[in-house]
Amino acid sequence: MGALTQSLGFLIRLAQVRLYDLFFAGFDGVDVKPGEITVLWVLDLNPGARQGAVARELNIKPAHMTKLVQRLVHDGLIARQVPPEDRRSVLLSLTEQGKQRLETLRPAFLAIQTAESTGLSPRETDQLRSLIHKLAFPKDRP
Amino acid sequence: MGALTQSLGFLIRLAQVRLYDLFFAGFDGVDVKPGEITVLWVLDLNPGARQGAVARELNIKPAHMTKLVQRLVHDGLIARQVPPEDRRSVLLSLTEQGKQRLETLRPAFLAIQTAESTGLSPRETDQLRSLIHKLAFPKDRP
DNA sequence: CGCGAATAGTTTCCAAGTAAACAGTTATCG
DNA sequence: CGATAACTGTTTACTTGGAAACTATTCGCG
Repeated sequence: MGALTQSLGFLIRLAQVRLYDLFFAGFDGVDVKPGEITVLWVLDLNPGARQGAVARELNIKPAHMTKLVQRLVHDGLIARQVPPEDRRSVLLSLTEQGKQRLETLRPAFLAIQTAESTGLSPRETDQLRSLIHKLAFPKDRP
Repeated sequence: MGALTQSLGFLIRLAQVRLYDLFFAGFDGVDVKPGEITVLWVLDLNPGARQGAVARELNIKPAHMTKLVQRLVHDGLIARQVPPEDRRSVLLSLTEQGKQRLETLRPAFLAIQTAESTGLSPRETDQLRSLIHKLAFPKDRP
């Protein structure tokens, strides 16, 4: 296919499709989406984080983040809180149910990480992570 | 962010967003989409290819391919032809206008390929391509 | 103070992409 | 031959994700 198979953009897209399939295969039957679990994951590590900060961290656009949060709140997994010191912002945290949910999902999520590197040696996996990182943040300041 | 930043799926997503931005920056002003130019590219190399074959090659799902083809036909860039020997299938080829369009876009498209590897040495770029390929096709038969 | 600029999140509207059901055509096999 | 299965692409209805315009709040600076 000529220059196409050399195109990082094209290759990344192919890889992304595969990893996406892996994700859903790993959560067979369970109704989770990548965006949801990553938000739960981040909130577990950073309780009370601001909605915008979480969105930036995960590269989720504000408009989409609003919807994601609405769904998670509706499902009872996270709670919103508007702090008095800045009433524009929204702080997010896991509910008890959200924590339980995350613990239920964690093993499968970690298993997926492992499955992702099938066919790659541990050394190659590290290399790949490092190179993708360079690709995503070319001028990252240390 | 814990295991998240180690997740290939997450990293790939970040990289994909950056390359997507690069793509549109490279075609500043021009109204092209990645799917469109890749189809034109493939049809230039394989005139008269079957619609389904092109879709498989580019990892585009049939339903989406139908829309893509409809738009490209509507724009006068490609032509559909139903061969008598298998009237279920559709053969695609570039129109003159499509060829011209591709030639107009080609320089910018190639420039984007170059820009993608900013921050990576040629050696690293090759390595990355190879590793992503392994990631996307873990059990690729030779 | 108070008014314009910046910030945080939301709403509205739209594009990309998919799954599932569908229609038409060809292959298969008794 | 004729019924059934398999294949090719399309349609419909939906989900994901985003850009742009909007609301509410806070900041900055005279």
